[in-house]
Amino acid sequence: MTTALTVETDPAQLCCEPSSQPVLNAVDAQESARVLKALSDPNRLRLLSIVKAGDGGEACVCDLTEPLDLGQPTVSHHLKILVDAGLLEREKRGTWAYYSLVPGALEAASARILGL
Amino acid sequence: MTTALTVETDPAQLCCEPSSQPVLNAVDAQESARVLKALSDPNRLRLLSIVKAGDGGEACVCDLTEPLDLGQPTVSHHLKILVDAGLLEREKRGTWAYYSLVPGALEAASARILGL
DNA sequence: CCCATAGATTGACAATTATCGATATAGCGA
DNA sequence: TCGCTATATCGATAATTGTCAATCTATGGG
Repeated sequence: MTTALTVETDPAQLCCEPSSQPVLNAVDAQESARVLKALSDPNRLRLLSIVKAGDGGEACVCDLTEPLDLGQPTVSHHLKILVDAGLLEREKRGTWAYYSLVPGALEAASARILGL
Repeated sequence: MTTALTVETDPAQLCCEPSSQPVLNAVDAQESARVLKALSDPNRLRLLSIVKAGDGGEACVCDLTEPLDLGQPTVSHHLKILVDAGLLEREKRGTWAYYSLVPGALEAASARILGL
């Protein structure tokens, strides 16, 4: 939630310019890499996909363990990484933990690539 | 150049649907992760940024070593990873090697995120 | 030819990461 | 209160990765 990464808040956005940050500085690069690293694992990509496709846009851990063919602790670990990266949010209801996409997070991540 | 990753070749694209691949399969996940992993390092992000901002959209290794404060072998290593991921292309002219963005590659990478 | 320079490759090493088994925590039902 | 179930955390381990120093390759100039 830090680092706003000026996108589409541009004043005077004329039209179709390449936008061109002059060059990505080390701090922004670090922050973008942190998010993209969370997206750089095939199992985590599938987790996001399953959550997104899930009923109500959410899924609980029990629904995620089987299709990935991974142990439950490993799935929990990946989910934590996705939450820490700001891509998923967790809501506990009773015994279950439901994960859902943070609105706009995937768009923001993709903007980090397009804005290079 | 394999794995077309059906995007914008959709027949009957009505309007603003969530598009919804049902769920990302393991093979596509692997391929997307390969590309996104190349983008998950801060120094590589800065390399792409510098190349993109470079004169003519290209830069040679000697222009890349200094601003990153990395050794020349390390820069060459990162460049190889970006080339292997299909993000950069290399053209040798005389003694120098010039790197430039593969057209559409960043857009394709970002589509892998949006299309989850 | 020989040397200087640009860049790639190799080998090593430290740091990070993905995974698992074991254990801990927390909520629910009897 | 006592388990039972869902999930998180811990500790260990194997694999991967980022980095560097040293070396190799190729190109151009004298």
